[in-house]
Amino acid sequence: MPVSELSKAYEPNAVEEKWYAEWLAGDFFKADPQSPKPAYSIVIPPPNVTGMLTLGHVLNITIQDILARRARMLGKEVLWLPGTDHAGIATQTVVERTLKKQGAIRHRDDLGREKFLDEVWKWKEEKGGIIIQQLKKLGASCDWSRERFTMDAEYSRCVQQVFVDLYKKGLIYRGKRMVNWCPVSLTALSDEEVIMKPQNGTMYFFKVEIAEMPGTFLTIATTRPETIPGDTAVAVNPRDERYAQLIGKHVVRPLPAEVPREQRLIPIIGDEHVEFEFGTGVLKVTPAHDKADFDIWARARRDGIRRGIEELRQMEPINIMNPDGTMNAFAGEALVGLDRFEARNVAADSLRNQLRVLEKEEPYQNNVGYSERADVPIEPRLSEQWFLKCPQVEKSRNVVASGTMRFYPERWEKVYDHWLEGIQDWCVSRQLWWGHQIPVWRLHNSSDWTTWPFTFARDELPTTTDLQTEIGLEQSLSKVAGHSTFFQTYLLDTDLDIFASTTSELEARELQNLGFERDPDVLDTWFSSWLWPFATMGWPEKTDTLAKFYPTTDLVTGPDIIFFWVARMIMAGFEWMGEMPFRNVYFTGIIRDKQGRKMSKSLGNSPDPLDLIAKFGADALRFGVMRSAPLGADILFDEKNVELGRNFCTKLWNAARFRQMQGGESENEINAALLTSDDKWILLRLDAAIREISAALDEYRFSDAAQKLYAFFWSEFCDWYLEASKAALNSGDAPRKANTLAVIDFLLGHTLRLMHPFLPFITEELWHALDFQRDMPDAQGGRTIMFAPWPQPLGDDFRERYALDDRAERFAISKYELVNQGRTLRRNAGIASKKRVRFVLQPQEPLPAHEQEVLKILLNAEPLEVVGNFDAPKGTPTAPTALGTLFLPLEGLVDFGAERERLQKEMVKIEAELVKVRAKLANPSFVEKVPRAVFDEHRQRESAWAEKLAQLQKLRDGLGA
RNA sequence: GCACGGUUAACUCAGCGGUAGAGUAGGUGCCUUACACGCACUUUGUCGGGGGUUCGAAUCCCUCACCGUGCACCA
Repeated sequence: MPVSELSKAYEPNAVEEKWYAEWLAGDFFKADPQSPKPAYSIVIPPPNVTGMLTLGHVLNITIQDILARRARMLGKEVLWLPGTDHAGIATQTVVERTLKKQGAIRHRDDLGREKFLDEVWKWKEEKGGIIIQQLKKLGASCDWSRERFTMDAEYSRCVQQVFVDLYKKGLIYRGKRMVNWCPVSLTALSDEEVIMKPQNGTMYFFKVEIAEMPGTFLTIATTRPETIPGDTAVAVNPRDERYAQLIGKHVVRPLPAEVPREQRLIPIIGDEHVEFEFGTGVLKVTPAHDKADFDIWARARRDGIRRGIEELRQMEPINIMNPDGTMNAFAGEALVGLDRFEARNVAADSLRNQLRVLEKEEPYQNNVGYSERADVPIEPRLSEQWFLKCPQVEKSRNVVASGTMRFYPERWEKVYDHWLEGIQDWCVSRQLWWGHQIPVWRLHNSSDWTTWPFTFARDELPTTTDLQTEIGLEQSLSKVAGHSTFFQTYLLDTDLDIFASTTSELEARELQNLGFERDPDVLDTWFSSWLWPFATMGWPEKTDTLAKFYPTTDLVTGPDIIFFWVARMIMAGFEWMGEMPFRNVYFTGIIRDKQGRKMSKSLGNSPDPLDLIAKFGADALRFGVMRSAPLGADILFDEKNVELGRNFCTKLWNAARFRQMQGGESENEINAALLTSDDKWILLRLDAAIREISAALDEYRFSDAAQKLYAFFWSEFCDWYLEASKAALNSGDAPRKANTLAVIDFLLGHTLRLMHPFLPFITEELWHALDFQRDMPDAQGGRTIMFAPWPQPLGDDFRERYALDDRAERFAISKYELVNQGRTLRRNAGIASKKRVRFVLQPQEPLPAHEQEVLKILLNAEPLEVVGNFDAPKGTPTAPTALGTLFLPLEGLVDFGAERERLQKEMVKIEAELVKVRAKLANPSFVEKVPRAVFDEHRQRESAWAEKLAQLQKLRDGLGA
């Protein structure tokens, strides 16, 4: 059977390269929508196009590859659709930083939008393929012919169409609101991109004079004294008896100090949201720089309008900061131009030393929102942005809550549900250049972007007639209409749609020529990612691919993007496909270092997966990571795990070499009549392994499956079965030898298939080297193990045909127990394991010659005397076992003390167990209430131990005192 | 503050109502003709604390402590 002789050591890198090329050449990863096979599909979470492979990717990709490969073996038509994400902020930041470092620019404005974007595209062309190549090194079996990028022309078209669609439905609107502003990236962010971090700061207590009551002061507590110039009111709780009577009066705002006093008078207003207990119960209201203050301001203003209080109606937020977080002129002479944190100290200082109104300062810890990307505190900022009222929220909640879509592990369902329950409108516009430019147009110079023509309340919108008269719109539109059918669809639809249009680059240029100007902002990256499951399959066309593979089967991703991505894909799936995008979501853990810290560049604790592949092989890396990645838990990465994976591959390799060195044909049928107890035992263990591994994979318990594979193959197959098989292989009994080889081949053939999803390369290599492909049909393992059928549990007919009964299994187990005992005796007597030594066995029942041979090998006994009755010399190390009594006669070498000690130790253990079980049996309520089977089991246990104890006692007594 | 997860051998974790387990690490001996990336033997546990339910609890309930994560957040 051996086709080519296996080299002494496994060399993963050459083998991996060879087989990956073969798989690609054979088009084995390609998905055929016309296939009659049932579909299995999975879309890759698209990595950042300029990203590099991390261990997080290794985990994520390996899981998907395992799912895809197993699905192929289960006879499914598999689509694993790959691609990359343009990753707006991340990519733009990287390119900008690089250009700055090269000295090419100081700021992106130096280049201008178009040239800067050229640079980003250049960068993308250079780096964009890298991560894809890295995924291939890992063995990812994606259909590369379908690779997509979120800024492909067709994909962009989808994004625009979706925007216009939502706009038409009234779900997208432009509004002036408090947004999370990143002063470094200079863009608005969504709530999800803000992470709260505890921060040590200072609470400043300063007093302000009540204008109407000279000499009377209120004390205000704040952490941000630099925003005092932006205060437009002071709020107290109207139910707070200390302050309620002051509502309607005014205080003198201390800053900016140079402004005349009368211009610094701000009203005291009442608001239920002010807490009595916190600080002094008096809150400064800075509506332009704090979300909560903005709401208080809005309520006060509404109240003013309702009650006709002119002062409140006219109260306007004062913006005292520039977009980059420095203070502007409204902040006053002392602060203007300073960075916000510097300004804080300066403001505090002037309260303290110049104005002398600072009463006290206390160290204070509060939570501050940080920009996820730039890692600086975000600045709440009043700004005009595009918002989306998320569609299909109820359906999206329900599909998960009802269990129609399953999350693994389940507990993420609650997190997901909770988020959807309190979902806020999504700020989708970003002040960046890299991304999908918002498909909204206006007439050039017709007005200012920030105010025209969109306001959020529908009734405030200008009418079509207004617009037509105001800006001559009709005239321009008629010009547009003649140019493109595409515009007609979206531009001339209704009076409101005139501003939103899907446009190709060419069309955009035409619009520009006609005097239209496009919104310069781009869309949040996730506004394109949320379409990934169907936009990659040809939507909005009704493609074969969509028909066959949508909804997808599994999604594998990290829980950190459950809101960013998973939830939104579900909403999008319902909105445009009318169906959920995937049936199951598997959330991986986060990879940490072995001390439990997150992987990070600055800590230098994040190994390069490619180095690991070069050192240990891709299979080793995959196996090592999967074996230590339990469902739902974080993974503490340790290179030791990869080493273990490598060792496992080597073990597999050597077992295959062992098989190959025996020669002989692999086509032999197993002959039931010649099966030994070891054969039967290992077949039953294989059956159990198939069941357990299949069940584990069905439930996404990958580490359980990997551990079972490891334990089964190493301990059961190699350590016990292959060792025992040497008795037959060395026996010179040709039929027996052939039969043993048939069993070994059966085991290897099944084991390789069970391993293949985890270890694709080495299993493919051995599949061919051991010639397993020979008798398989082309489509089922003849060309590649990838399509070999997934092993099924051995059926009843199989068990019957090969007489795989409990009796043989129990005998084998007893035999291995006996071997363990014998090895312990040998070890205890200080005999080296390689030294052949005389054992004597006094069996319970006659032992077949073959079994004697097996025992001889496993015990490394020479000779093994099997006798009816052995009169052991006093003190001979002796082990009573189920198969009989085993002696290790040591002529003249007996160490009575050591042997007594060994027996004593064993007896102590057994006595302890006996005490426990007897206490239970002596308990009347135990006897009364316990189920019969449990009771019997306890009785059996008791008598077994008692017997064993008696035997040991006898042995010990035989040694004398 | 609310919610979720965790606390089991030196480390990482499994077990989730009926005799405490695995891998790694440690110890000892072996380069035994598939494999030293190996083989054999072997040590180690108040299963976080307290209370309850039960004949019986690592396992179920309550409570406390600590660790982690998510959400909310008050100046």
